[in-house]
Amino acid sequence: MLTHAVEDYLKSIYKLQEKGGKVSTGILAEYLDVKPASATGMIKKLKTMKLVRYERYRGVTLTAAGRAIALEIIRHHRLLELYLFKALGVPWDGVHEEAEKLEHVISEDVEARMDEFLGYPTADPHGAPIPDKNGVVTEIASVPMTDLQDGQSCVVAEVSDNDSALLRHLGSFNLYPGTAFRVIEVAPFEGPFTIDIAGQQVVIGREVAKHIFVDQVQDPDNV
Amino acid sequence: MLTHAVEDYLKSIYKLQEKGGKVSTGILAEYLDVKPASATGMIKKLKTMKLVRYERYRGVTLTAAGRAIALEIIRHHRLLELYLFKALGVPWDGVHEEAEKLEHVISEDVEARMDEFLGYPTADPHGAPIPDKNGVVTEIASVPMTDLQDGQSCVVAEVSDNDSALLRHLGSFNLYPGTAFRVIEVAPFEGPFTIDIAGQQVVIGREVAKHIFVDQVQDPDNV
DNA sequence: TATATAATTTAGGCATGCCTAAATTAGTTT
DNA sequence: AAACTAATTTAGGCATGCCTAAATTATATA
Repeated sequence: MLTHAVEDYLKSIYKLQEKGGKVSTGILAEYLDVKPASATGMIKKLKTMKLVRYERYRGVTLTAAGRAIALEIIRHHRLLELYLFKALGVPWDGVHEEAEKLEHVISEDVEARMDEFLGYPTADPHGAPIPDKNGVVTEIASVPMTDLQDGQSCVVAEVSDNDSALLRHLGSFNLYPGTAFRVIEVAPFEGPFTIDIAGQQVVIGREVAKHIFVDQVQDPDNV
Repeated sequence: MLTHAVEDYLKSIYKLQEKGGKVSTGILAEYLDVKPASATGMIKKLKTMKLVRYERYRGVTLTAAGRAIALEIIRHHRLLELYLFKALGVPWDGVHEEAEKLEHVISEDVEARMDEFLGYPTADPHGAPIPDKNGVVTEIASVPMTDLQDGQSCVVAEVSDNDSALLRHLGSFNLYPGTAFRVIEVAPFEGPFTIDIAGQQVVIGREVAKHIFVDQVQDPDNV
C-alpha cells in the first residue's frame, strides 16, 4: 500500500508538471509546505519505487506508473468534492479541505457508487476536470480572466480550489463555473476588472482574477 | 490532533471495558492485532495524555476524557456505516471495513450533515447504538441467541459487525436487526438452532448464534 | 574565468508506532 | 515457601517522514 505522503507527492508533482515540465525540488517543497531537504528524501524514495524519473539538481517528472497513481488520487479528490457538494450540501469553499483527507482512504467501490450517484460527472464544483477510471483527463480549453478586454463576455470555466476565503468571496456574487459575465471596464495600469454578472455590477481585483479561468469569450456586439 | 493509533486504542479499550471492567494489556493487544509490548508503549503514552488510568500489571481503564473521545470515534464509525449503507448502497458486510478508515478523517460538519440526512438515527446497520453528539449511548437490552429455548420467538436486536463472511451468511437468509424469528428446535449437546424466519426454515450453528443478540423474547403460545 | 548567490543535497536528529528478545512480576501449584 | 508458568514490561531496533544545519553543485555576474 502507498502511504498518504507518497500519494500527496505524486499528486503535487503531477499538478506542477502540468504547467512547466520538470519540477524542481524547491517548487515541490514549497507547494507541499515542506522543507526542500524533506522533498529530496521523498523524491529518492519515489525513484526507488519507479514512480518518478529523477537526477539530482535536475528536477523530477512522473513515470507512467506514477502518473497513473496521481490521476487516481485526483479522481478521488474531485469526485469527493462534487459528492460532498451535491449529496451533503457542503459549501463549495469547504469541499477541498474535506476531500484532501478523504481521498486517501476512500475505496474504489465507494468511489464507483458516488460516481454513479452523480451521473458520471466530468467536472468538480470548481470546474476542474475529473479523470475517468482509466486516467483519461479531458482538459477544457480556458483562458485566465486577466486576458480579457473591455466589453468581452464569457463563461466561468474553472476557479482555483485551494483558497477557501477566495471561494467564499466569489460565491458572494455568484461567480461559479457556468456563470456568464461581461467585462464592463478594465482599469488601466494593471487595475481591477469591473464586470456585469446577471445585471449586477461587481469589481474584481487583479489578484482574484488570476484565479479565474473562462471560456466562450466573445467580443462586444456593438463593434 | 490525535493520531489514528490513539483513537483506535481508545475505541478498543472502551469496547473491551464494556464487557469486563479493567482491560489487560494482552487482551487489548490481541484485539488490536498488535504485540503486547506495543500495547504497553501506547498505554503509557495515553496515560501521560490523561486519557487512561493505568498501573503496571494492573490493566487499564478510560478516564472521562478518554471515554469522550472513544465515544466520538464510535459515533463517527456507526453513522458512517449507516450512511454508506443507506445513501450509497454499500452492502452491510462491507460497511465496517470502510467506516474503519473513514472514522478518523471525517469532519464534525460532514458528520452532522450525514446525521441530518439519515434523520438522526439511533442504531447502525448491525443494530449497534449510535452515541449522540454529547456521547450519550442508549444501550438496547438484548440477550444472546444462545440463551433461547425451543419454541421461543424474538426479534434480532444486534449482530457482531466485524466478520464480513458471517454478515454475508446472515444476510443470505435475511437475518438483519428487526427481523423476527421463532426457534423450532435447539438440538441437544450444544447443538445448532433450527429457526423459522418468515416461513423459511433455517439452521444456525452455535458459533454463529453467539454473534446474534435478540430482544422481545416471547414464550410459545401453545403452552 | 573567478566569484557570488541561489538551489539542492547530505548528515544527523526527532516523534510515531510498530517489532523481537530478554528481564521482570504476578499468580498458581506443589 | 519454593518453583514454575503466564503475563507484562523493558530494552533495543526499524521504517516513515518530517526537521535543522552544513556541505555541495549549478548558475549568474563581474
